[in-house]
Amino acid sequence: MNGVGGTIVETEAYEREDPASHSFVGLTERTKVMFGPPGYAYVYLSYGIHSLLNFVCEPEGDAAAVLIRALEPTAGLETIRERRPAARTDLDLCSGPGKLTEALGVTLADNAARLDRDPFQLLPPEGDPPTVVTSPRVGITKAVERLWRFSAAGSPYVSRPRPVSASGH
DNA sequence: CTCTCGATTATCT
DNA sequence: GATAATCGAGAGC
Repeated sequence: MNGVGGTIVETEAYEREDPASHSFVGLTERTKVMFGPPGYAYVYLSYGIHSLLNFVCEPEGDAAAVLIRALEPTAGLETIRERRPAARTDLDLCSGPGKLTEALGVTLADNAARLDRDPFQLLPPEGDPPTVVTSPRVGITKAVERLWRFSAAGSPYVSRPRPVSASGH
């Protein structure tokens, strides 16, 4: 978006019956976007510091969304590096939900924005990740056991702050 | 109206 | 490895 972008390499799923999802508590001012039609962005502020980007999914009214956790930057690298001075390597530019939004310039102002209009531009995958790995979700305090974290196998851009695992030991 | 917590990250020991 | 930073939403009074 806005000249910067990349390939999504890691996501996490959240739906209404998921205790870890914001939509679990029901329709509220903050989550109403998730209860709306799919194809919209649900952005919210986490820990008062980071904006997290979600894509609202079908069916409408199910309050399901996909959290975009990691991105392989392919466009606007220069801009992204400027926005993320803390990143030591290019791999750190978007290797996390908070980092990703900062890199792309996504803010709360983009909440409820269409994904096929304005600053956003959602494109079909180029070659499609050969393998998708499912693993426990990260950073949540409920329903941690659900394997709803999907990441592209082999991509060095996936986030992996805490996960003890996924690869082994 | 006030208080607590959170789908995180950067920085220090 | 542990901890602080920081603000909006939800729940309680």
